[in-house]
Amino acid sequence: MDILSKVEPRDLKLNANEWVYNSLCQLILSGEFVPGISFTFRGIANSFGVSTMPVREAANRLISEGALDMSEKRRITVSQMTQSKFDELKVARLNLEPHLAGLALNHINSKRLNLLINIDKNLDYAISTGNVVDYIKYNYQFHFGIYEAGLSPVLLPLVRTLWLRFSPFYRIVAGRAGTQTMKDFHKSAIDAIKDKDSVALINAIHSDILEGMEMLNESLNE
Amino acid sequence: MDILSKVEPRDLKLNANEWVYNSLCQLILSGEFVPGISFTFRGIANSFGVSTMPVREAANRLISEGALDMSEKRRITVSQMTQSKFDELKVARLNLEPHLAGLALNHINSKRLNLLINIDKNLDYAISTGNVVDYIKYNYQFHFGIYEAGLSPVLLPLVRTLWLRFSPFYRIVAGRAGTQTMKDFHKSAIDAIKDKDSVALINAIHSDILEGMEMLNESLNE
DNA sequence: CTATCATATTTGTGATCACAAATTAATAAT
DNA sequence: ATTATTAATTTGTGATCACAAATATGATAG
Repeated sequence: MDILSKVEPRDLKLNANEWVYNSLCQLILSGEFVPGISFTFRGIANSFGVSTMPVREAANRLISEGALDMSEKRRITVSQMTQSKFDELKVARLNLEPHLAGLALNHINSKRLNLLINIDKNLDYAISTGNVVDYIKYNYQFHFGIYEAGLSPVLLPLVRTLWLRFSPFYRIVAGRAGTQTMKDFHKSAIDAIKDKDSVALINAIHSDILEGMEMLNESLNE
Repeated sequence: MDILSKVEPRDLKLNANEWVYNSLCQLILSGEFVPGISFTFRGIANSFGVSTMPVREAANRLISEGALDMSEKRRITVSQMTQSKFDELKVARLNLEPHLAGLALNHINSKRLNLLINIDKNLDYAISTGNVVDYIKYNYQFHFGIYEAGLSPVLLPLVRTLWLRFSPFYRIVAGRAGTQTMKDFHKSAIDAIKDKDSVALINAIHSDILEGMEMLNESLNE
């Protein structure tokens, strides 16, 4: 698998293991990895042109975060989704992300607001053209564009691990309804940010998660 | 520091890195580690009688979970608590743990119930004798004795990382009010389990977290 | 005794090697 | 052609080594 072409080049200020970790995260969060595909340490190491050491550190971290599995011994796979996992991810998201957005609201300046508006435009375009990978990418960017404003040292990394777990599963949707039926509550979120209306933002994020997870749930049950 | 004496002997069925990881978790969750103390990979490796390899994997995992820090370069420390971290931990706990308890309720059989009653007895004794380390240990055992019944694949590991982050901070309480002022809602939780009353259990856990975190918060502000 | 600088030691990182266990390929037998 | 058995390869794990960067130590000068 050609990985290097889909990954940011290495910033030499970063350690090799951080580069590999960030790259794998990016590949997972942008929907490049589909549940079930498997790797080996040596395989990833060759793809990145590093030794197995930094790969072990990066992959083990992702395994401990639940994004990857070391199942069926001696193989690293992208975790499969189960109904039980999905239900818990949904609960966790609904209980954490709206609150996280509320914490971030006061730290969203006009520059960041414009960024969000721009991301949402790209998102709409991805939906209209049926580009699922772009949809996944921009949806992530929109949510974390809000969340990251708050610099929450605990909740932000926590929520990121939730996204690492369900993002690969998004790809399953591609083979089904496509992007036509996708609705989002990003417009209400943007309005709420403009109004500095915390309650409205929390509601918008809550509804957005509910809608998005419902769509995923339908793909799970078939 | 003499670590091996406070740690379970190695089960040879487990990998070295898992043994080290589990041991470090146990030391953190039982309050043996106090915020700020620092280690090196080689130091831990010598304590455990293994090479640095498994220590790197275990410690890096704990770092990514937020329990340890690799701050002030070249030294591994037990993370310091800040008000901001604390507030987020409190929110996360309140939003996840009561629900987790609710999910577990139906899986608590009479054997586990008796276990919980027994743990709570030990907890009461620890409080009456002012033994903070035992208090921390049994409080953990009580909560996770409930949570683990549900086998929740996402929420359970998530909540465990929250406990890894605030447990060392419990020790600060030792130098302050002691255990005399400690209240807990474990009796109400046990009653709720006996009655199979989900709402009552959720309320009991919620109150217990609120009470416990409030006590910790007082120690933070002085 | 204090401050400054050079030296020695210790640190995390990454590469490499050895090894047993697991997987895959190849061979033999029916 | 299919299955059973054996050989070859590949895998993750853990130990060891090299190295640059950071820390600790000691000598020297004021």
